[in-house]
Amino acid sequence: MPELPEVEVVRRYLDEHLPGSRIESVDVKLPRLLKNASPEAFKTALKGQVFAAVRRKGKYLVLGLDGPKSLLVHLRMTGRLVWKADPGARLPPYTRIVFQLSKGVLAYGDVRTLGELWLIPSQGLSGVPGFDALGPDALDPKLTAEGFARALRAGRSSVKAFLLNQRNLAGVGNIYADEALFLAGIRPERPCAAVSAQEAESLFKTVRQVFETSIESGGTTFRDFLDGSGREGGNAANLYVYGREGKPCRVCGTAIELTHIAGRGTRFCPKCQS
DNA sequence: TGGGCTGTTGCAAG
DNA sequence: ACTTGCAACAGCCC
Repeated sequence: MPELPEVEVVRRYLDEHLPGSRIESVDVKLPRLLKNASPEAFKTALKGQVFAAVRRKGKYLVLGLDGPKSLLVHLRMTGRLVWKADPGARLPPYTRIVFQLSKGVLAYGDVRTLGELWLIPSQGLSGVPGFDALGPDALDPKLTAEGFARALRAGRSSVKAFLLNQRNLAGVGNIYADEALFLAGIRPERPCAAVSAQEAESLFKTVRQVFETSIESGGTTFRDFLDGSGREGGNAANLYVYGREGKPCRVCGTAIELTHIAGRGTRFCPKCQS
């Protein structure tokens, strides 16, 4: 579920509420979610620490702490981070880790338990391979459409697989890859080398467009996504192709098709995309 | 009922 | 070196 827009929606909410709050206690109900610490080491490192800024790169969240260690979180498919002002608030279903804070309570919930948490140094490289190897964040202001187009056209995979590879561009997942390709008029199975410079630049813009629209709408809740306050996002209503197979294209009326590319269910309009 | 699907990604295998 | 396929997990929907 959570791709860049959903993670950003959560980040913004947590960044409003966590900084300045001290961790009073940590309850780890499912230790295997901790990827580089035992529950004991995890608690020892975090207890008494004070939250600083909440940052994001791609689909990763960094919950900054004032001390030497910070908390890195990846929500994978069904992870959720929810903060409640009332420490006695009812926690979301499938809560796996609970942080009691000097102000409120932070809960990590996860149905499928594929999410991951790490302790990382507050400064310098994290030592987490997937995080350190990320390409530039898709919303990084230093990125240009020209630079993206150059990299894309040098790729050897399908254009969809290129978008999903976090080493190329961090933050795009299955929903927004299909949405951006639809708006750019490009079939997802097209080889990168067969994408023109103009099309590639257009794709860069549509990636940002679908991201910005979704963030403004609170993210896409297709199944499980909840924002940092536990509410659903409103962006599902804006989708053109994801989850719409068999339904008429919102632009031309042709039935949206479903296929498999790069191992992922892939939706596209056979008339609008070529 | 149960098999196949699901928003991610690291690894193995080609 | 690069790409694809599957496993990790649990719930939902035909």
